[in-house]
Amino acid sequence: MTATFRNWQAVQDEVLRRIHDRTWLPGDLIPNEADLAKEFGCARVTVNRALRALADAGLLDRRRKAGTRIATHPVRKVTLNIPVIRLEIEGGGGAYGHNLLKREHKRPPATVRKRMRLPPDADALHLVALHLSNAQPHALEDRWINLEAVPDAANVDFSIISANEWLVLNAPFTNGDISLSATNATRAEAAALQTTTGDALFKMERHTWVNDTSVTFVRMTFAPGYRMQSNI
Amino acid sequence: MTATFRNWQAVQDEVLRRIHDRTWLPGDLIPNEADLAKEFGCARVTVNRALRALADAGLLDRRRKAGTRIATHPVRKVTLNIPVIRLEIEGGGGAYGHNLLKREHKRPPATVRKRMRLPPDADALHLVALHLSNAQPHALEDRWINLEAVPDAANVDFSIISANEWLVLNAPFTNGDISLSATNATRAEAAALQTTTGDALFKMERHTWVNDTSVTFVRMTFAPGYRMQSNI
DNA sequence: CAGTGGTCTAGACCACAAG
DNA sequence: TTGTGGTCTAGACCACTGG
Repeated sequence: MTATFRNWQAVQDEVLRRIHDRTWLPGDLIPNEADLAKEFGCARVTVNRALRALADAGLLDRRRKAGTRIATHPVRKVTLNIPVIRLEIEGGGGAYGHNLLKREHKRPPATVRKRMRLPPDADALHLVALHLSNAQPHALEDRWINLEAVPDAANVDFSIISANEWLVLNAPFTNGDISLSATNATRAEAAALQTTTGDALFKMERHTWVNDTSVTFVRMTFAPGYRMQSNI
Repeated sequence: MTATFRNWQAVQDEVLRRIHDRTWLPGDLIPNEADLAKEFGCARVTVNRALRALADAGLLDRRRKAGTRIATHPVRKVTLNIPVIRLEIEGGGGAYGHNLLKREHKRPPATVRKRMRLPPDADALHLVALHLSNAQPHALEDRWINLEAVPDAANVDFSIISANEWLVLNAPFTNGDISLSATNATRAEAAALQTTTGDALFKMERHTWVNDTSVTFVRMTFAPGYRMQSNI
């Protein structure tokens, strides 16, 4: 050992270097924090921070008492940014617009009701909106809002501010799930997005909660050619 | 103020509670770490850890000197797990299998060459493989490997271990990018995946690097109905 | 310039889980 | 039982950046 590593990022880089070197192979047990701290000439907490970050990234497996191992199957974690659509479009240099196509207060269909865990007779607010980039269809939003969870939504004019954006500002959620898929455009989707029935469309379904009560369930269907990108 | 918060997760929960309460609104400046530490009855580092985690999640904006604000447009960060396909299938209770359909050593097409930033005359290893779940097509993998970066790959029998898995174990990368999209099945894709031309297919393109040299570029095309899911 | 977050240190105790 | 990572504390200095 020659160099010393004064901050957690330097420690992290050194560990990554050893993984790349194949000094440490997948499955290998590496020295414990105290020993590494001594070797690196820094405090144990510093090593801890570096290794914890690598474990969060999926490159290390750490268990109390069992120690730290190089992950045998580094589950790559990709963080996708799901921005407010307006900002996504404006960030790409486009002019944003949006049309509220439908607003109704009704009993949701069984599939939605079940997913949102609403009682059988519950009403919800249903919105359909089209997001535009430079006046071209960008994405179709089909959304259900649980007014029990967000009563204020009943009085908002969603033709002025999109539900997407209003909810971000006014209905922070505690947790949610997201699902990405590909589907062939239905006739209705094709009409709204000005494309052809059967075209492959990228679809994102999101469902958010405050603790155990459903807030909103939204299905975004993007115009053909849409890509979701990120770095690893 | 009544309670004290002894660990960073408790501090985090309290901050989240105040965001939900709308005690702190989007855009608000919140007290600095030292003050919060005093209020919460804990060390400043503990507050720091809690707020840093929330900032990583996109709920807070933090800047030195400017302080900490509730994010006005909480860019939701979703972490998708990209597991080794075999584990994904086996984790779902399926029996994994895979067929190597093509293996060739040739000059990649211009689009691939450009994306991998290979010199015009460079060769690369091209693999096409089908991943099976319970003997049904699950995903079609089309991969290019830069042998300059991973010379050992030339001697591996990828009909025994999938390239997907071999590379994970033998070619750790430093960075990469990923792109998700939806496309209509070409005739070749439909044939391989035993589906119909034009079906909407979920597609993932990944490109990985070791520093500035390209390691591999892969396009995974999933059988119809595939969903990528995650929590927020 | 001065206030804020970012980080380091040394020492301590705790929680978990392997043997 | 005991070794490991997980975390807390108090105090300190640093880096960045707003005013």
